[in-house]
This record gives sequence, structure tokens and C-alpha cells, in this order.
Amino acid sequence: MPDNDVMSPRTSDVVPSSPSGPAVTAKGGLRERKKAQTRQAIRNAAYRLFAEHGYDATPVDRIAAEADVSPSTVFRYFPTKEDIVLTDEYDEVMADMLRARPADEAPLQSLRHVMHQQLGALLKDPEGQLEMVQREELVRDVPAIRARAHESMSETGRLLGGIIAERTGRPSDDLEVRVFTAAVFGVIHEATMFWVDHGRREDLVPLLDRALALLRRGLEF
Amino acid sequence: MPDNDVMSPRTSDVVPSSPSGPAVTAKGGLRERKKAQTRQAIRNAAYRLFAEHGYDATPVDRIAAEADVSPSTVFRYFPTKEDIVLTDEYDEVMADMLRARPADEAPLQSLRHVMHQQLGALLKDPEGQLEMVQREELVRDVPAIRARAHESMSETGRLLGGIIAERTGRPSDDLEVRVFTAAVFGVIHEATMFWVDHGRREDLVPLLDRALALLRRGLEF
DNA sequence: TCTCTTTTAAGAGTCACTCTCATTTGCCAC
DNA sequence: GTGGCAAATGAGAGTGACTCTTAAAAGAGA
Repeated sequence: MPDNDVMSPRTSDVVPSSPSGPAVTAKGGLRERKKAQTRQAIRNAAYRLFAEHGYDATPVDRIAAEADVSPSTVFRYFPTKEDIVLTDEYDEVMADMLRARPADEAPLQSLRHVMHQQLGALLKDPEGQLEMVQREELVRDVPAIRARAHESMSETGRLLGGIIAERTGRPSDDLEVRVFTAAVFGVIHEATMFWVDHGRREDLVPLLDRALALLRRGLEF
Repeated sequence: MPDNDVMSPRTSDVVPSSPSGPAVTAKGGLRERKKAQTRQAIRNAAYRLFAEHGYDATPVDRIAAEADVSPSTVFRYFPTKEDIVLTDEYDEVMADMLRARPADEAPLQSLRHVMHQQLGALLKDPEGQLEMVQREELVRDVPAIRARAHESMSETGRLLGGIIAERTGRPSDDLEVRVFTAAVFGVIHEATMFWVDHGRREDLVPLLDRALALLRRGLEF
């Protein structure tokens, strides 16, 4: 009786090697390609239907039908309906970016650079930009998704916090480190929400910089 | 056809006047007393069962039976199962505390004082202390509750942010104000989780002070 | 005691999610 | 190619949170 574990590729088939996978099967096989394809089909169908009818008014069965798979397959790829929206495929990428920063850089600066890189990559192609916008609008509008997005941010924070702890020679669940990442990611999320709330009329990057600058000056305003 | 709106008393029958209510019915009637009583019965039953069998393994029907009410009544009092745990009855209290602070005090200091007051009141009687500990452990252990707790924190932040915005003469959804409250409440939540994670062996108040001090010095550590 | 209104219980229905099992399908010798 | 193997899928039943409707019960006030 084999455990099914189709999910969490954590990266599309562009990135060559994943440091987490236990020397898994090759990535060019027909099987792998079909999986990625199915995953994307489900996600596309979901985004389309969410945009048209709204999140709550779109049953998973409907998404399955639209993506031409069975409902059980949807749940095999995404543990919950929310997860269709909330990819955290970027976590490992950001972790690598952070590890690449000079060890003596102030943590706040390191994270600022990582954010810049990450956003730069994301906003480069219109594809990724559109998906980000759709996702953030769902985060704004759907309470269940917003709550999960927060949680997801916390996890990212914990991951990157571990790296910073290591770099500064502190225990991995040091209070200061945890508080630091909580503050930074909470602030990033809030600035992003501000951006979405205001119809994305200003550029996101300067908004993030303002937010992080406020943090750096000890929240004096 | 009257809309049922039993829920959200937002305060037990101790506090005399609520600034939000539209001059509602008196608070000493038998009806009101029974409502408060039912609400508490449900909550007590829930906490007892959660402690004994775990959150996920406790169906709402079971809670209803234990509290001797029908399942529909449970949902009339608490919109979701999570809400049985996540009271935000303290929000308005904290808002009043914040309004009572001197207008020229630094916002970070004001919130620090409010937290101290609030925690002081909460930890005074063993009743409230126990309920807080139970709640925070559920927040730690149950992802759904943790996510909602985060959300709830954000709402509190938005409420108090409005007061701070007013005080500093800024628009109510000013970026700086939003980032400020996001940082402060994110940090408070993280420090509280740290406290719970470490078995509550240290006092919470000093931990919060360390966390807020880190914020004040611009996250340098 | 008699109304009026609020609160409750009961029950049917929807939907997210889980588990199991039989069928299909890409994979890999041979 | 072909046959065996493991992985992926589909189908269906089951659980549990939550919604909505309706009729009975119970407090408030005359």
C-alpha cells in the first residue's frame, strides 16, 4: 500500500535541483510533466472560476469539472481549497537568496534585499504578475484565505529566521530572532495589503521600502 | 420576520455601557441573564471537551450535547467552531484604554501601557488566567485556530490603529499607521507564542517588553 | 391571563474533506 | 513489443461544519 504523495513540487520544472527532495525520480519524464500540467490546469480553472463567480460560490467539484479531473484528484494535488490559491513555492527560493547574502550584513537589510530580488523576479513576466495580483485580491476579499496567508507568512518567517539565527550564532528559536521575523513579515504583508487596497496605483517596491524604513527607525513617525 | 441576532455581546454583564450598541434592551432581565449563561455553558463544555479529546476530535454536536443545547443553538451563539475559542471581547476595552493615554505620548509607548494594563487585569484572577492559557495552547496546537487568531490580531490592530491615526492627525488608513500596528501586534503575538512554546516558564510581561524594546531600537540585535 | 416577540429545537440540505478500492497509465526490464 | 510494477486516477461512501426553514417554547409587557 504506497502512500500517495503527488503534491508539493515546490517549484516548477525550471529549477534544476531541490535541496529538500530525497534524491527523487527524474524531472523530465512524461509522468512528471503530466503532473505539473494537471496541477496548473486545476489552478487555472480555479482562478478563472473564482474571478467569475467568487471564491465561496465555487465548489471544488466545479473546479474539478472545469479542469477535467475528478474531485478526489483536486484534493490529491491541493490539501485544501485554500491551498489552490496559496502557493508557497517561493519559500525555498527566498531561503537560498538569504543564504547568499554576506554574513555580516544587518538582518533587516538582508531581508530587504531578498524581497527586492524576489519581487523583481515575480514582476518581471506579466504571467507571474497577473497571478500575484489575483492571489492578493483573493487574500484581501476572502477571510479564510487571508487567515491562511498570514499563517503562511509566519512559516516563511520561521524558515528564514532559522537561517538568520544560524548566521548570528543564536539558538534557532531565540526570542529576538522570532520577534524580528514576525515584525518584518507582518509589515511586508501589511504593506502588500495597503498596495492592493489602494488599487495598486503606487509601485509596491517603494511602499515596502517605506514600511521597512519605518521599522528601522524604531516605528517613530 | 425578525433577524436573529443573539450573538456578540462583546462584554459580559459587568461592564455598564457599551459605546457601540444602539441603545439596546436592558441588561438585567431574565432573558439576558439566560443568554449569558448559555454562552458560558457552551464555552465551558467546549474547553472541557477540547482538553480531554482534542479540538478536531470534538464535534460541535458533542459540545451541544454536553452544554445541553441543540447544535443549532451553538451556531447561533458562535458563528464558527473556532469562535468558541477566539473571543475578542477585549478589543473595546483596549480601545478605551488607548483613548485614555495622553495624546502626545509616542504610539509605541501607548500600546505598551495598554498591553500592561490589559494583561494585568487578565492575569489578576485565576479564572481569566486559566482561560487565557487554555486559549493560547489551542492557538499553538490547532492550525485553524492559529490562523484565525492572527486575523483577530489584525482586526484589533485596525481598531487601535484608527485611534492612533486620529490622535496623530493622519488618515485612518495611512501606510505608516497600518505598518506600525501590524508590527506591534505581530510582535505581541509572536512573543506570546514564544511564552507558550516554552511552557510559560518565564513571565509574559518581561518577554513582551523585550519584544517591544527590540522594535523600538529598530530591530538591531 | 392573553398577546407579542425572542429564543430554541428539529431536520433537511450543501460543501469541504477523508478513506477505500478498483482501474488505468506511465515506467522499466526483458 | 510485452509483461510486471508502482504511481496516478476515478468512483463512491462517510464525516463534520455550517445554513436555512419551520414550528414549538418561553420571557416581556399589558
